[in-house]
Amino acid sequence: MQSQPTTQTSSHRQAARTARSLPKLASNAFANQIDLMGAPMPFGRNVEIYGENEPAEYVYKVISGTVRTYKVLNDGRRQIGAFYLPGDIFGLEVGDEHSFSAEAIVESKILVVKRSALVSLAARDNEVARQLWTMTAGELQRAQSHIMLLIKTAQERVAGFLLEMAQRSAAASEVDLPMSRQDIADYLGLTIETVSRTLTQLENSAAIAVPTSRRIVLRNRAALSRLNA
Amino acid sequence: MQSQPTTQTSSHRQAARTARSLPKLASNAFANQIDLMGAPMPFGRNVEIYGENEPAEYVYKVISGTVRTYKVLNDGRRQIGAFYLPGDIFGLEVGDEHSFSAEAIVESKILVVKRSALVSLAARDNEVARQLWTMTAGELQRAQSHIMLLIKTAQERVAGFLLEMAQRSAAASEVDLPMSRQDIADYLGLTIETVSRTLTQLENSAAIAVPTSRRIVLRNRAALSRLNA
DNA sequence: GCGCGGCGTTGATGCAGGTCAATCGCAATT
DNA sequence: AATTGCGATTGACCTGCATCAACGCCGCGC
Repeated sequence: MQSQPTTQTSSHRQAARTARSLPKLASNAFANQIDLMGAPMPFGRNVEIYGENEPAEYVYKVISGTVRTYKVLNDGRRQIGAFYLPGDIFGLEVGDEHSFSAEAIVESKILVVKRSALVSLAARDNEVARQLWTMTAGELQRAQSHIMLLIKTAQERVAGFLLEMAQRSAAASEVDLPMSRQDIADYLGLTIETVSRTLTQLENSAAIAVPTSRRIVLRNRAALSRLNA
Repeated sequence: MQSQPTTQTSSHRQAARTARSLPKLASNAFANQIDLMGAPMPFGRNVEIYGENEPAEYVYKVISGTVRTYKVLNDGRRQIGAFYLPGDIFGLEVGDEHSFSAEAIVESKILVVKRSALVSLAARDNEVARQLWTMTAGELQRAQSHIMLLIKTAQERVAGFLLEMAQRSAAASEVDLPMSRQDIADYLGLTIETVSRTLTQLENSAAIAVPTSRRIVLRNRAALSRLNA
């Protein structure tokens, strides 16, 4: 059903020393504040950043590269929960454990921030508390859209995926996919064959062009949106 | 694909006068605090509580009855986001609008609380702020489990649904379903026929018994859990 | 250059679940 | 008791996607 790339576990997890001095008053630029509190770390292709059910000691922000979060069922089926692109924050939990695993899809630089630092900052600073809440709510919205994707047809799922990626990727009508067909399939609840076939269908109907397998040109956004129901 | 019960819109929405005096110091019994801030209101079967994209002025707590939240796609397909049973809180948004619609499934009593009251309380009280965050995180977890359900086979989905309901309903090994087959189907991303057939399969394999259509006896929880992958 | 391995595409076939339709059960009404 | 009406079940058939398998493309190491 899906591959299961040979994930090397990286044993960072004790690195990421915490902040130097942090500004006394909260700026509302939360994301920028995070930047000051963390240490950037490199992760290689297919290297695990954290595992499901591990203690959620850190929060992460993608500097460069791409990250996938996922769960694997007993029988090996893998579901990708989300893709995180540069600027995105992931791994924030309210409970003590990560509910998904996370891996770098390509060579990536990830900012690593101690969760306890954020949480204690939130206790002193309402604005930060609200930002944490807002972030979790954002994840909730993404999960809910994901649910809506999963009840659709293959065409609709793929179209929806492409539009989502286009919207996130610097708004060009050309998308550079950092992930494999297998990753896309496991995100959309399809097989690689169906993803591939659907892309060629969309290409034949002139909705997209696929100059190289990792590059998709949105040629008729209206048609895609129509599919996106 | 799904019914679309004749939803009567109720025009409450301006009712729900806010709190009498509230305790100065936060108790950690957040849910109890909410109880003091809201007004209980009755909603009839299939009556809308709020609509998608409406301003999220209130937060709701089920006193009795059951509520469903849902979205409808262009072509009429309905996806149920969640069922809320007595004690559950729903309709809490961080943004200004509800992202789903909500309806009472059966005659229900719902506590209605002004969101602004909660939010302003949270600004003064870290504990309340944390509880709001925790609630949203809980919703996120439910959405994520829902995603995992939607990639499974029909048997697995139905088994998972029954186990979920059993766990939430006073832990008996007998579940009283307040919702129709259509509601279950729209929650699981299946058709009523498939739900019905799957239940009879499970009955034939002695995993469950179905004395009446709304009552399910979990006869072999291990078998169900095995299906739940 | 050549061979190899990973990724992607394409084709042939199978099957789980959707669709269409008939029937049943049961509660409410007369 | 007969009638109506709605939800649920069951059956027959159809189809969209999965499965199984072959092949193509391309970058990399030798």
